[in-house]
Order: sequence, then C-alpha cells, then structure tokens
Amino acid sequence: MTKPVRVRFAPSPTGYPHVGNIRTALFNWLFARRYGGRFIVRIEDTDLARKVEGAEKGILDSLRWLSLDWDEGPDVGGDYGPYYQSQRLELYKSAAEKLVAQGDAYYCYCSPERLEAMRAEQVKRKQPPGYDRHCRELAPEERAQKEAEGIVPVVRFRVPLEGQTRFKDLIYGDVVFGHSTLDDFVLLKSDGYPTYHLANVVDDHAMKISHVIRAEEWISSTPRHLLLYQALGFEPPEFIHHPMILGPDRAKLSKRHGAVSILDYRDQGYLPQTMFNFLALIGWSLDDRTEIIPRQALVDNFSLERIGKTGAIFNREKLDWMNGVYIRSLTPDEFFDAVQPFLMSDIAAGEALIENEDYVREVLPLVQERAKTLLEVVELTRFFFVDGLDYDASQLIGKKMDAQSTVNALKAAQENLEKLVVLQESATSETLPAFDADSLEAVLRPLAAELELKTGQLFGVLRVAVTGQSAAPPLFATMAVLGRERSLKRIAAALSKL
RNA sequence: GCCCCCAUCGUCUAGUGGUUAGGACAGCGGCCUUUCAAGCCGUCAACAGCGAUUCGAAUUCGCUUGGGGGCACCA
Repeated sequence: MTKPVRVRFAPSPTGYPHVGNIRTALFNWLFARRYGGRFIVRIEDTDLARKVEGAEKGILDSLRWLSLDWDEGPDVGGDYGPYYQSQRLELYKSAAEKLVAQGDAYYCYCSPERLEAMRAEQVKRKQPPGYDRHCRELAPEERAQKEAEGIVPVVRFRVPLEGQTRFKDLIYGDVVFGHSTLDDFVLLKSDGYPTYHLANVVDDHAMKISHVIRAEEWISSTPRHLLLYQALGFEPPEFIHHPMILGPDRAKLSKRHGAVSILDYRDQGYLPQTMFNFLALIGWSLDDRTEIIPRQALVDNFSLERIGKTGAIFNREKLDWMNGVYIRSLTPDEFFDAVQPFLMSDIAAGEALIENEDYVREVLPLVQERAKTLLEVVELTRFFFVDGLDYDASQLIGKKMDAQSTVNALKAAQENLEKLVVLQESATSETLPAFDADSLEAVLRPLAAELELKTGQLFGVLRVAVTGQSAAPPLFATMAVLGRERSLKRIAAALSKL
C-alpha cells in the first residue's frame, strides 16, 4: 500500500441501517484502524424521493453505538467536505458536462413512460432490460427540438459498444464484464441530482479514497465506475467486495427476516461489544478456533485476506451465546450500568431502582450468568421487584408430594426460619448477618432430613413459594437478597394458597 | 432472459496437493448440582455431482447442478 489508506462508509438516508450495512462500515473501520488510515462517513442523499426522516440519525447512532468513530464526515467535518452529496451538486454537474463535452456522455430526452414501456417489452421478449440508446446519436436539430418542447434531459454515459472492462477485486480476484452487457446508464437525473454511479466516482476521487470496501451487490456496477474513472481521467481506487449477510432462506437479508436494524439489537439488549465481535466474524475469521475477540485484537489482526467469499446466514443462536459470554464478562458495575435502562423501562423494576438502588445491585449478580440479553434481565429479576406473586397453587406441590406434605414443609420452614432469625438477632447483635445464604442453608438442609424429604423437594417447594417460579437463581442467595420479611411473607402467602 | 459471483457439518468457519478434514453455535448424552443457568467431558454431523491433471486431490482445471447478486431519472 503506497497511498495513505482512506476508506469510506457511504450510506444513503433511505431507511434504518441494517446489520449488513453496519458490517460494511465495520470492515471499513477495521481496515482504516488496522493500517493507520482514515475512516470517512459520507451521506449519499441524492434521492429526494426516497429520503426518510430520521434515517441519517439512525445510521450515525448505530455507528456511535458500536464506537465506529469517523475521522471525517457529518459533525466532525474534514478537509474534503462537504460530506453530504446534496451539498456537492456543482461537482457532479461539471463532471457530467465535461463528459458530454468530450463525447463520453450525452443528453437523453426519453420520457419515463417510454423507458418503462421499452423495458416491459424487453422483459416480455425475454431480452436483457436496458436502455436502447434512443438518444445516443441525436442530431443537433433533434436536440434543439426537444429542448424547445421544454423537456429536461438526463445525462447518460456513452458506454463503448465493444471491448471489456476487467478489474482485480482484492477478495474475488479477476472479474471481467463485456461492454455489450452494459447499457448507457444515467449520470445526472433531470432534477439535477447525480446517480450513485457518478456521485460515487466523483467523490471517491475528490476525497482521495484509496480502497472501496462494499458489499458484493455492487460488483456488477463496478465496471461502470471503472469506465467513469477512465473517462474522467481519474486513477481508480482498489476495489474490495465482500459477501453479503443472508436471511435464513439464504436470500439477501431484509426487513421480512425480522430484526435487521442494528438498533433493534441494541434495544433487545445485545451489548455493543457482542455485535462488534459477532459482525466481524460473519465472513471474516482470525484462525481456526478463536471466537471471542476483543475489539483491540480485532483491530490488530483484521485483514482483507481473511474475508471469505461466501454469503453467510445471520446465526441468531450463536449471537445469543456470544452475548451471554460478554454479559458474564462484565464487572458488577458494568452490568448494572448496561442493564439500568432496561430496568427503568419496567414499572416495578424502575421503581425499585429509584427507591433502593443497593437492593437492585444485590439482585443483579444473581442473574448475570443466566441472561442472554439485557432485556431478559427484566424478566429474570421480576419476582424480586413485585409485591404479589402470581402462580398457580398446584405449582407449589413438590415432586412426589401432596398438598398436606407441602403445607407441612412450608410450615416447618416458616417456623425454623423465624426461630433462626430471632436467635441470631439476639445472640450476636450486629456482627452476624441475620438472614444470609449460609445461615439459611444451615437451617434448611437439616430440615429436609427431618421432614423425610429430599433436599430437592423441600427447596423446590420453597423456591416456588419465594419466587413463584420453578426455575430461579440459587434459593438461599435469593432469599437472602429478598430479605427476611419478604421471604417470610411469601411463605405465608403460599400457605394461604393451599 | 442476459451478465457476474459463490459452493466444507443444520449454521458460522479453519483448511491453500499427502490431515484420523480442525474449531464454534445449535442438538444429543453425561458429570457437577436445591431448580435454571454457567462450567467440564463426550457424541452426532460436511468437502454438491461428474470428469480431467497428479503417485496422490476439500485444495488445480472443465462441465453439470444448486444458491446468491445485478440488469431504475434507487442506492
């Protein structure tokens, strides 16, 4: 690499950024950081009709969420701005005029209706759809006539009829397209805005982009771009097309595949470090075994050579697993911070958070290793925050037990727990915690034998009584966090259900 | 229809002429255990097919099949 590395992420604000787009951004960012280059964000807002309000914010928020910081672009500016194509219209216009002047482009007056009819006919006759070059050789008088009629033309590129364009993609290798398969594509629309093809080439050159890293869906428009670079006298950048992310049906990932917006994953409680790692691993690999790769390691080891050529299905199960790994790796404080917004969106949990943050901080370690997402934490911890438990009395009855033995077990537990707490409180004043996990176990374990129950039976009954669930964090720790009063109250409530 | 790309376990992948084809997720079985997790151990599972080159092909070449992408005054 002789030229300084300058790569760009060039989204169009026409919708919310899905995981595929953001992965492209990630690859670009990693490449820039790996080789000490610049990562540039350029907004390709050249389609007025499809522009979506808030889309740009969604895109930038997504990048920020993953900490894909850009060196030039919106907000930060840069030496090659403006970074909005809608503010660079003059550049495209003069490029188009230059091409027309030198005979590489021409004005086309065909109406959308004619073009549509033409395409319909081509499809009907099973011919490749494409512009029929109707205006390619218009005589000056004909042009004047059209102009007089007030028709605003588009500018089309005059693709050579013969020959071929080839390029070496850094991932796919040599790719060749015959010019006969290309049509005279539009450069400048009648509203004065450029098409992607023109704007992209003009800007990549103007912004000194060294490597164009984009999804494979662009590979077939690359020859058009190359033709433009040539006609404009620009030196083309390196081209790198990477495989796409597929839905479970192996088609290009789209809205109908469910959650595809990167922000949906954020809102569902996936950690940014998970998405960063996971996205990098779709299509790229470090070696034959490493899955969990911290951000810095990714930067240090990223390389184009290790991007594969095959499209990859977004594997939700593996994402869940990885998010669990990252959640477990969080310190208690980090976990608290990450989970807080999700807790706040729940009434009971939010209230607990406001009234007694310390209590919440005690609860969280009990579920941290059980959660696959932050959102799930709300469900996992719900019983800690609500007043009344809602479960069916039949759930209380332990394995191989009946209502009577269950009542007996609960009563015995109740008595023993009350006794224990009183004893400890009076005997040891402040030095011993009155209701901790160890003490609880010391009391409850012998009790099972006394009642001639298996520990699993007794603990199971108590678990349902205290949590309303048959699956929950460890019983003693749970009761200790819940506290003496709440625990005994729930046991009493269970008794009244039977 | 035309053009381009791709092809290893269900999924993500390692592999670049000689490997018992490795890892991860999921699944299954077990251990641990008060439940659920986590952890540990084990197990199931793949080179799309056919030719060619070669002493030898997952690895090279061709064809077939399959899949994907593109073919707008969208990006």
